[in-house]
Amino acid sequence: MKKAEATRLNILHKAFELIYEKGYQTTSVDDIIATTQVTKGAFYYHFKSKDDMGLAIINDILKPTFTNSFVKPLQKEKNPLDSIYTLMYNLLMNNEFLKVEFGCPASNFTQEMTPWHANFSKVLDELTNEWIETMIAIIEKGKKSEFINKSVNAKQVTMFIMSGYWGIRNFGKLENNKNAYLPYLKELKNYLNTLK
Amino acid sequence: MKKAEATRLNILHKAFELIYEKGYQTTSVDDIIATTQVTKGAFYYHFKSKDDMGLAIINDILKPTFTNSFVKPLQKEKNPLDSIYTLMYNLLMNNEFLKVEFGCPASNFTQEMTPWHANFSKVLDELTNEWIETMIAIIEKGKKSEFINKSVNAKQVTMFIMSGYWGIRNFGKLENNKNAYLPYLKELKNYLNTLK
DNA sequence: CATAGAAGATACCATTTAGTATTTTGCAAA
DNA sequence: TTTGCAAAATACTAAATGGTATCTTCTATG
Repeated sequence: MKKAEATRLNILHKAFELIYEKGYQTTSVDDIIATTQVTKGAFYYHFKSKDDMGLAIINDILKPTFTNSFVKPLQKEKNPLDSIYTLMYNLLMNNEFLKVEFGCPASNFTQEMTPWHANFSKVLDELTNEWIETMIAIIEKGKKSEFINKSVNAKQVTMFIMSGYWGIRNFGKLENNKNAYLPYLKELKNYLNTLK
Repeated sequence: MKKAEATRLNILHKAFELIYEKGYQTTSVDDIIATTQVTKGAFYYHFKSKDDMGLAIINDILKPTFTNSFVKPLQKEKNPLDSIYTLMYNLLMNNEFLKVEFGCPASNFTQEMTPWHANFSKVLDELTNEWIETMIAIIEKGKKSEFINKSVNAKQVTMFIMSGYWGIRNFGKLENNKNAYLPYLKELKNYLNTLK
């Protein structure tokens, strides 16, 4: 029971890497079993289909990672504006898991699978909503503790900020470098200051 | 020479629609010739390969449309802040060419083709840069004509705004409705007001 | 009208794809 | 040690893919 779980996770991790780099559709099951050194029999023993594995990647790999890297850091600092800026800075500049040339895995999946794969849309929506709700919550909290102006609309600000993150990832991917990240981050800081 | 050009454009337009909806990789040449009612011989008479056609779509269809819908409107009004907001509002809420559930074609192409198809990246980068440069220019102009605060950094603001647009498209796609567009647009207006 | 070349039609190919059927191995409990 | 099942290996299939070779039809110009 232990070894089997290991091969399953091995498949998921390696497949995630491949899909993050090349995309879901262009990563074939044959690609995956070639790089994992796992046979097709083993693959289809662990997963009913390619899509079944794709969903497992999101649920078992992406979701926990996302929670750790995107959601939890939001709750670390007292001033939510600091939390938000630090999060974005770290995600874009420091996170060694996320590569500039491959964009954001959650965003890539959304772009590629939505709107045609309803199951994928669903779990991706859950993923995203966790992030949204957390950011809304810390902004509301920040309004109460006077870090943020009472007139600020938390939902609006959240959507505005998160859109920016997803969008700037696209620029990084397109230009294959982090040059675009810097002006974005500077202006994000300016914008956050207007919320005080 | 006239009829041939018509079939060529017919292929490009229909293929663009299919790819905009389903993605490039999942749209097969067989799909395209089926919906265009054009035979494979005709298809490969006009295009060396599928990728050759893909590039033609960007250069001959997407680029002109993009210039008309994204770039030119930026130069219409005297106050660049008005131009920007009106552009975004129209792109998201009124443009009948862009469908919320399918996202932004330029963004979709970027996500799917970059970084593995260098030729695609190149033309998409040109496309994007035209938009960036134009927005920077009108902001600089706006600073001179006192519509915009002199302390504003045009490049920063441009990257910040455009990221937001690309990102919010992703939200619309994910949720398959325009609900997320409204808070985004409201906050965009707030943000633009801070640049005065 | 004649005809050359542009434009399009048809049938096919080699490869790749996701998925399956069948067999073999490993290992834990009786 | 035997047995039973979990896990993995092997060999295959049908369908779809991008692309090509060859043939036919249309059309502009002399």
